[in-house]
Amino acid sequence: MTVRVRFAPSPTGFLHIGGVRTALFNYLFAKKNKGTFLLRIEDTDEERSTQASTDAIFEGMQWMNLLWDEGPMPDGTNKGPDAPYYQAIRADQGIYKKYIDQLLAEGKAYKCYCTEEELEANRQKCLAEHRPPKYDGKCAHLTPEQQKELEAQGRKYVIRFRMPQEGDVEWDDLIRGHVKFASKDLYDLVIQKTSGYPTYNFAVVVDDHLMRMTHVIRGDDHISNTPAQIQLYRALGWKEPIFAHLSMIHGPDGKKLSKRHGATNVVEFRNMGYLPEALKNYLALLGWATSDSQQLFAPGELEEKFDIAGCQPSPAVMDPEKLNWMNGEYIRATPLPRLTDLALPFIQKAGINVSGVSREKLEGIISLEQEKYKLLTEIPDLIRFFFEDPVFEQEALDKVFGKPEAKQALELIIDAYGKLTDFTETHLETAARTTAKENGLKAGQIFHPIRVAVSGRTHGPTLFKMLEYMGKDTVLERLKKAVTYCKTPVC
RNA sequence: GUCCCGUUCGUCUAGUGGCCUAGGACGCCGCCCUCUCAAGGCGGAGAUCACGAGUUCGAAUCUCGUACGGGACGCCA
Repeated sequence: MTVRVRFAPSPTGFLHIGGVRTALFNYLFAKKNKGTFLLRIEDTDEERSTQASTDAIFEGMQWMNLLWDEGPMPDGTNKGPDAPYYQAIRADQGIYKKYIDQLLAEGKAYKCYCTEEELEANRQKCLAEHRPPKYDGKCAHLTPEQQKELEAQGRKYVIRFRMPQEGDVEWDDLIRGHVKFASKDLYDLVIQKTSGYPTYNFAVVVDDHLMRMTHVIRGDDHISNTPAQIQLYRALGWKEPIFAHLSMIHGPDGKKLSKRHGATNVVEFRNMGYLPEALKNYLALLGWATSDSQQLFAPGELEEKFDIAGCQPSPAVMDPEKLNWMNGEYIRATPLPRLTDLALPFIQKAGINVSGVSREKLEGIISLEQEKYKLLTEIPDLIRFFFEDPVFEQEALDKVFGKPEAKQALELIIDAYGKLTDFTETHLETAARTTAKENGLKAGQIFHPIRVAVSGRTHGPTLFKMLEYMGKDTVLERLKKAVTYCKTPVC
């Protein structure tokens, strides 16, 4: 049996990082088992579903490189034999209606004419009696005459599923193990709204069956929906898929990850300078681990090693520190041409004009601190002084230019570098060391002032390579200017 | 309130009855390397395995209870 799994988001907002993780686990499970990964848009909420949200889902999935084998495509076409993949369209085609009618005909479902007020009154009554809110079955046994009368009054109706009340509903969850619910705690859920649209619980069941899903991997906030869905499968005469309920991602306070914990929208992670591969690697490790706790995975390795049995049932707290470390690891492993491509939008956004520099030189400049970047957003400020006059840090001014020998050191190196014809790394270093030695200065006493003079900072890339990239004119100009910033030694 | 689920270093986790005086990773601290900052190397601190009973020669691992935390109880998905 070929594995078939799906990611089925509802387009009612941006693509949440928790949703991305669910999608990722489905994707990895499909790849690992040489199965099919499908995308389906659950837009049966007519009020909240938007095209913009659907677009955001496509955008996020594509950025994360979680490409689906079957499903709707951004250009409006469909890929796969079970199109359409939008539930709203499927509803319009009468796909769900067919099964609603079947249940109605078999007496497994019924029309319910209760008003919102009646429902609310019942809910309050249940709560007051310390019982779980559960539909009271007021419309469960109406005669055709009563129904006709209510309809004559202009009453709208929903369709409710007649939930079996005997015994237990149980299943073997791939992550939780054996899970059991008492049927009596289940209620007659609405499967079709007054609008004629199916509800979530009904539409998923129908589509997961029609699309031949073998496994349903989703967040554990769906655990309590599962028994009702299993009853629906049975009522329709279908075999239910294998379920796997993933733990949720929590914020540092132990609560479900939400806006107040910081970024939750995948697009924000892109804007913050994360690499999709890094985020993917990090997310995979949130709730899953190999038996040797491997941290970093080469391309394709996750797809190969992922095992749903290694998933943790307990919730995982998202740790930005670790994500940042991992992103740094990925940045270090990124070939320079690609890193430069990735950095370019951030450099432009920061307002740095690099149009006058060759691609080769730009790559060189970026490479100087490649091992330091944790986020792509850090790149602009770390390379800015190559393209603009340095902004002097107060600390640099005090600590380095405050030294009595700083001014002399700069004057000496201006002289030495002025005479240098080959303005390259090794010559620059030799000249600096020689100058220091000849004048009784320690190497550091001359290196540090140079660094501050050209960059405005006490730390940065390896000094002489940096000078080489800046070029003789710029370096001398900056050194001369810096002399005026130095304190004249007072005797 | 009812039901369901969860609980190993601060965080992500390894662990499926003896290899555990509990391993790895992030973060933290120290040392080395070094023109600075990083990166890298080496080392360190950090978990009475939520608690309490029980089963067993032996329990982080099995059973039961307690506590705490989370989730679900919609014509939302």
